[in-house]
Amino acid sequence: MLQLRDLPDKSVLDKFSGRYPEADVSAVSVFLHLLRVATDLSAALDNCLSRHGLLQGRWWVLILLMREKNGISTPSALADRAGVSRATMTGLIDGLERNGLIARLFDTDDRRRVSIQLTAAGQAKLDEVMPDYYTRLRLCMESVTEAERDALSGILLKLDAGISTFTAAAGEGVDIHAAYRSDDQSSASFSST
Amino acid sequence: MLQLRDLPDKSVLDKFSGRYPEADVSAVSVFLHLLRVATDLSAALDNCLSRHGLLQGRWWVLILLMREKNGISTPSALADRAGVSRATMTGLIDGLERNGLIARLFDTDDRRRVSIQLTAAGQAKLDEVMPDYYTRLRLCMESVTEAERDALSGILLKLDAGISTFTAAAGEGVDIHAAYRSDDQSSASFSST
DNA sequence: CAATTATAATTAGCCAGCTAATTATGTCAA
DNA sequence: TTGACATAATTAGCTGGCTAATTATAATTG
Repeated sequence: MLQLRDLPDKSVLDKFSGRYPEADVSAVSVFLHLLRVATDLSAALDNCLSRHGLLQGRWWVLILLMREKNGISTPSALADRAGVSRATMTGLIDGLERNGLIARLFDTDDRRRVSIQLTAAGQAKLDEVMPDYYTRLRLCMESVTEAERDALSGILLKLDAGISTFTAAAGEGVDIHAAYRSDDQSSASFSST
Repeated sequence: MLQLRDLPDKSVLDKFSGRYPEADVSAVSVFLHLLRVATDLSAALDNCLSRHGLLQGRWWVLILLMREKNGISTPSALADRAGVSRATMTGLIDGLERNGLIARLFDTDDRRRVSIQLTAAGQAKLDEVMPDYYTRLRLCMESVTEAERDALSGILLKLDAGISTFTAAAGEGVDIHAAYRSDDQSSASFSST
């Protein structure tokens, strides 16, 4: 995700909404702010995990396994739950296996299937990382009251619902004049290199 | 950023907070929800931009240029404002130049410097994309009241402030038992493949 | 004024995602 | 029972970020 340093201030937003009357200034402002804070939080999480030699993807796989009875799942179920492609999950599992944090168990009944099991070392890694993560997160959110957390949850649910309209095809309630074009447009008379 | 399909439900959170008493359940819950909504919004934005042959990085560069007097800036200023490395900005500029949306202007006084200028085609591209983006965003946020937007802004500011404590070194208020290790841990007795 | 240091942009090469293709296996229906 | 299809995992190859190194130029200072 983009870093979005340098969010637009009032004067910039006014300039843009002057040219583009479709703009809802407060919506744009809070939307960009939300994206930026989320990016920063994600970077902070990366920072925390990297202290323990992990990245978000691998960490999340360990957590998903810990949720399971016996710490066992399959690559495809993990891919769906982590929201990554199966190909990516193969790579995550490769890395975790190399570190001994999970093990591949080959199914003898259906030989297409592989089970993934959290190892003792994997559980130990979680027991090292999670208290650090939880502690940092608790401190980070300390000043946000319980009421504010509830309010935030409610707003997030509304946004969740709104996302489908954001993604809707042109015409389905979204007025668009725009045509599609894949690459070369009007290839101006400048060009230097 | 991770997709975080399948957020933990109450029973999972209880299981984890049983093992890890450091966990603040409502903080974890709202934190993960925030990350997921932001990821989904970012994906929705990608979807919108791709209809016009753009990606977030290039789109943001066009916007930053449009903010400037005369639509002119430099690669390093753009990199700082977009929050990407200068190397990445070189690549973004290459792509935009190839499409004729921006032009490189070589400075004759200081020959290390290059200016980047939004072309007429670049401005036209913005005039095509921005109304679509603003319209979609307005619809997406329609159900979020002005009061809720204010509340959200306030909470985001608090989180902003909290992020530094999240990233703080171990010891600076973060109680950590964890040691660092870069790669090979206890390389268990399993391992197949 | 020559050598060092600083600055701007770019290039080279890494990494973690992705999609599409491949390999292996299982299932079902003519 | 075999041909068509379905499913699971992996591999191959692409992309857009990144850092570190390189190239070119300017500024500073002994």
